[in-house]
Amino acid sequence: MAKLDFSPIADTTRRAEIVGLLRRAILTGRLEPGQKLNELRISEQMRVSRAPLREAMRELVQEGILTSIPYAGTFVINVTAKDIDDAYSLNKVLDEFAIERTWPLRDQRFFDELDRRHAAVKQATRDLDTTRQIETALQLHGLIHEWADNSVLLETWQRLTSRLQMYFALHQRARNEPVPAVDAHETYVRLLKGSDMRAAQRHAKDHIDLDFEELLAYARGLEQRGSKGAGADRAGRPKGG
Amino acid sequence: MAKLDFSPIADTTRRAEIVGLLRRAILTGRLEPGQKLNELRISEQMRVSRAPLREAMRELVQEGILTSIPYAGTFVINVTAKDIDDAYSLNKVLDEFAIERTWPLRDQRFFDELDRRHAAVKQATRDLDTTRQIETALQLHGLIHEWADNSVLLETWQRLTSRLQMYFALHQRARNEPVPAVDAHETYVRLLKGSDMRAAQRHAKDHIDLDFEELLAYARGLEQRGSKGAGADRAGRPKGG
DNA sequence: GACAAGCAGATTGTCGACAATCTAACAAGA
DNA sequence: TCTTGTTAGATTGTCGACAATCTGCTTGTC
Repeated sequence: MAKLDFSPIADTTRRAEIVGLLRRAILTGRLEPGQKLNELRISEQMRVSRAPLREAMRELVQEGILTSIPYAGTFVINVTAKDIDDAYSLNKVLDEFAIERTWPLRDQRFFDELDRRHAAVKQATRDLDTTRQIETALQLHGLIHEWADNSVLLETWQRLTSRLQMYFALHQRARNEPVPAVDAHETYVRLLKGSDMRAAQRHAKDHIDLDFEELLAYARGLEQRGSKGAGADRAGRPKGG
Repeated sequence: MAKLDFSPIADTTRRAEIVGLLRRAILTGRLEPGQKLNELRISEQMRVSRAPLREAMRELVQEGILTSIPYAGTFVINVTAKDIDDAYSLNKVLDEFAIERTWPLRDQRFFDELDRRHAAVKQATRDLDTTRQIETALQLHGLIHEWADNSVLLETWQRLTSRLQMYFALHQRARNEPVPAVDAHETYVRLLKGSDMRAAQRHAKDHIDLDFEELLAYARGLEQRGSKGAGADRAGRPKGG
């Protein structure tokens, strides 16, 4: 008998579908921070009833990219510079841990997957597709968390990633210019293939710091603009993360 | 005018109420791992409709203590020894980070709160209230995460805590004997008040290891029993975390 | 003009009923 | 006996309607 590995079939509930649509809209910046999600309007647009939509929104609230106030509404979380700082400082700790755990588990499949994801980033960069570039870069960095064989770590990192992706998307959207084509991940990949674990850990920290400072400056700019006039609160009442 | 600090009024939605009830039932072990949650039965018992119940369950799924399979049901997560190991190893990393961040922020209010929570643990120990003992001990250890001034860290730790509390409750429930009255947290508190940060970090690791080994052994026992006969899968199909 | 009371309008929270799907038992055929 | 098709019951997923709550405006009063 031929060996066949079937992957699980897709979740075919409307709820799961809605979660995907909403998450994508938020993470790509199509839904802006602070924006209110009108249940009736969205449910009509998606041609579903409010029940599965509300359940989907509840999931995203727990996922940390929406926030809900009873009888007032559900909003996309607001991004403060402190949030970004918090997320990044924790991310460093997680990266260090992930590298340590992944290190002894590296094998040929790991290296192949590393190359595959690295190639995806380079492709997106060539295509000048900034959204995809963010996605693929995060997937590249996510490999160590997937490989570390620690489900809680992976879950934690994925939650963090959601926000980071949102922040980056906003940043890119604001600058609205093609990112430099120079490959910033080259060293990262090389070190992960090498034999000096400490060096890899150090680089993960330093490299991420680079993008981080830019992002932080952008967020601070947003807050200043927001505080001296009508800010990003598009409708209803806003709320911090 | 007298200074009055009002705390936010309670969430008065049925959904929030249900979340609390279910979470408590799971974390205290009244709902066992693998057990299926029948929506109709629970909604009738709580005298609510299925809509808010389902939304509440969706939240707990994202919180990580329930797991859902479309058209099959929602189940309390199963506890494997690996899950516990994963959670604990990550917890150590987070503790280390939390202590580092909390250290320069310690003040009189911190020390007071530390003493208050420590007293609560000792009270629960005297009362032989094991459930409360677990709760208060986790709250004591949670202080450094609350004080670290990092919202993402706090949120992550709270998610971890949910599971740890569940594991501990199961453990205690299984042993069903009063825990030793000796105060294991004395040193921890003392070190957090001292001036040697590294020592505090080291102790947090070592101390937790103690309880951990016991818990791990218990979980391994559960798995062995489970694999050679009818395990904890009470109804429907079980599923790993 | 300032301020409280009251009244729409809109939006969220909840309900009861129906549709889609799964599970298990049973019958039919090789 | 094993496999396959069918059916009934139970459970989950979804829908449309109603109740509760909030927001902003209007009205009336001082």
